[in-house]
Amino acid sequence: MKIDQLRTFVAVVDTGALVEAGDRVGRTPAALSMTLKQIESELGGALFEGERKNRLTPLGRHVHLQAQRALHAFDAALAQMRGYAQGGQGIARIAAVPSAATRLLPAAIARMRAAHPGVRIDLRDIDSAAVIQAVSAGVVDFGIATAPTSNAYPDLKAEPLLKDPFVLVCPAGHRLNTLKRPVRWRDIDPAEFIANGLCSRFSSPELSRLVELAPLNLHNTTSLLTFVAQGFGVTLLPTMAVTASRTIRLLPLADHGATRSLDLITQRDASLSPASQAMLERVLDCSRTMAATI
Amino acid sequence: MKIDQLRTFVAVVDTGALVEAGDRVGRTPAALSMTLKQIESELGGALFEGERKNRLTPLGRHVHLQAQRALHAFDAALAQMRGYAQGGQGIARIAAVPSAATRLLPAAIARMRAAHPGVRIDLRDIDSAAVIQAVSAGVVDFGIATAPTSNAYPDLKAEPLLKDPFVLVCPAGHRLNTLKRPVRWRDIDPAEFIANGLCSRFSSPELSRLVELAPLNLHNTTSLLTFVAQGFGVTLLPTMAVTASRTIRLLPLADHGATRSLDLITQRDASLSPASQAMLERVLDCSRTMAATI
DNA sequence: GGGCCAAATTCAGTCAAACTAAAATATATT
DNA sequence: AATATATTTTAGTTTGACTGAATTTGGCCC
Repeated sequence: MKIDQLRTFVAVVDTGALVEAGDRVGRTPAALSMTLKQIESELGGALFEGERKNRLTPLGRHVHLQAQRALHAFDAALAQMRGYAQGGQGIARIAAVPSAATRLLPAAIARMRAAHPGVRIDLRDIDSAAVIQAVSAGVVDFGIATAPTSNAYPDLKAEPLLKDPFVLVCPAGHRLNTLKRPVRWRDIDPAEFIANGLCSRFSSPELSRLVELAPLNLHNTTSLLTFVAQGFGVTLLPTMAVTASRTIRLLPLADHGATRSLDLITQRDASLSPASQAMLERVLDCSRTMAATI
Repeated sequence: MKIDQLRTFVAVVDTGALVEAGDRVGRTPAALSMTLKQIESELGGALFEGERKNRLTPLGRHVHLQAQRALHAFDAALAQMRGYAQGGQGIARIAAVPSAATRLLPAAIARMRAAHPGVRIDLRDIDSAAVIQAVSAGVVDFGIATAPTSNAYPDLKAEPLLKDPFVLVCPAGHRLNTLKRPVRWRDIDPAEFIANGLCSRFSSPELSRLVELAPLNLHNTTSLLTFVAQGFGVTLLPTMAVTASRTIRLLPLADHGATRSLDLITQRDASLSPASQAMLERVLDCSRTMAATI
């Protein structure tokens, strides 16, 4: 028994005649007649009362009911498959470092919601190491973080998204504000440098020296900025991780190599659900436009 | 998309390889490969991770789930149809006059329950006229009653089941008990004859005369027998409608033409549900054996 | 890293199932 | 009773799925 046979039968019942039903399913009455005969011989009983197709036997009524049910279930399942395949529904689980979550993802999520309203988005903003772990464990579909330089995670794949240049973060009244040029390494007094978790991940000889000599090391960005605003010193942060304000000034660095790279982290050999794939593409898209504007 | 395609996909997922799946569904790996390719191109995405068939993509997992659901619904619907078609399930609605309901149907229902335990039986015992109406109205699938002689119900069809001979019903101490031969019409004293609904349906000149002259006419069999037992008189009833007891005697009639015919009443041009058909066949069967034993 | 084995895919040919068109048959209508 | 309409039958065609052989691909062992 095939789905099309049931569909044919239902069409005939609905229209009450082979010609109309034939129009509806795009076949000749002869074809429908043979199909009905097949069903009847398969079930071992007549479906229609008399010779015309406008009155059902009790068996016919029962088969009609069951056929409608089966067809509905089949069509619903197919719609589910198609919807899922096209990313129309499902869930996209993302982990991202806070700067990406607040600067990059809002635009991407907005586009995603416009294109695929049926997709639920699950976003967690955590630090780079946790992002890596989340992707590796399969808790999320993909992550945005600075890719690990080591080979500790051979199951992961990283694709560069953005080069996020470091800027010098200093209080509003700091002496470096008077500089009319980008800040050089030697401009920074190690004694007033505040190290933080983000800049320690970027390895250059000059920065390493600063981090080593720094009297203060803070991990949380909020407290870091508080200390800077209160004149405890200056620090270095990726552009996206900080915003200038009344009390905080951002100064460009002369060393253009001083950047944090943000990467898109996925499992190496596991494909994404269509919903996640669609989301991922929008992230790539947004990061490209963002990279162009910087 | 066809049911068989989904079935194929599920088989491949279950076995994890084309060769084994091919064994299971009786096709070559080449055929399965092409079928899977069809599904993938129809959905627009890969179902399996890598080139082997032992790891699903997220889409594959979703399709697998939905396919299993659809297949289950389809198979269940088909089983329902088959079960109904073979009379294995469904409902048989019967109306019968009380005598048929108590004498003929118990045996038929017992056989039916043995053969088709899934069929529910709905039996109502009502008088002949109501049986006719119930069948005509389609409230029941078939009925057992005395067929109307008139042509008032052209939509009904009657098939003779049994000839139920009338017997004389008298109290235990009645004078007719001493008769050593069948009772003749003239043996019955009209003054002590109690007419009833059943005997008035049988038209013979002798009986008509008795009914006309009868001082008492009762419709309910229970009260009729009470009156007979208490010596109010004698009456005539079909054999099946009455049983001899301590207070009630049954005497055969000399007139063998005095019978009530019990007929099987169905709608003329409406086929029965397989369940009802099966029940009807058992009723015919039982009535044939019962007719032979009388 | 190279070679071997197993699995999957491709391809061309075959076959069966399903469809169409036309003719025959049955049913309803006037 | 005649005619129109609906369905079934039949023969022939088309479509699509399957097979077997050859080819490609990926995994694995040395």
